[in-house]
Amino acid sequence: MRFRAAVYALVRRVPRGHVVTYGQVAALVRQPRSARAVGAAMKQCPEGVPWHRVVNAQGGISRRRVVSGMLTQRIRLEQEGVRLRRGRVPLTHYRWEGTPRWTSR
DNA sequence: GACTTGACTAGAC
DNA sequence: AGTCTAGCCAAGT
Repeated sequence: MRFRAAVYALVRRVPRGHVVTYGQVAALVRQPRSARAVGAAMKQCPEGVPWHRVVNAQGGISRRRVVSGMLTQRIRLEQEGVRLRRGRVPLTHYRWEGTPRWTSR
């Protein structure tokens, strides 16, 4: 499961108060076509992984089985100082560019 | 190992 | 700007 490990390692680097999109995470781990897989990996994210800093390409919080999860994500982001505009994160302000992963794979 | 599932996306209306 | 559609692909069955 090298993929998931790379995803978690990457997400752990996202600074407080910043966010990244699923597609971005996929690209950063050198697998630009695996955005959906990133979402799947997030379902199981281990402790210590700031999963709430991962949002969809529109800066919104993606739907999931447990709706409460969406709320907690929004709350966590706000607690870090990320302000939502019209229900979404202004990616132009909070997006973390990140750095390509040299890692493992 | 074949088949189904989406915390996804870009593109077309 | 909101909806649909078609590719995608790691994970889970």
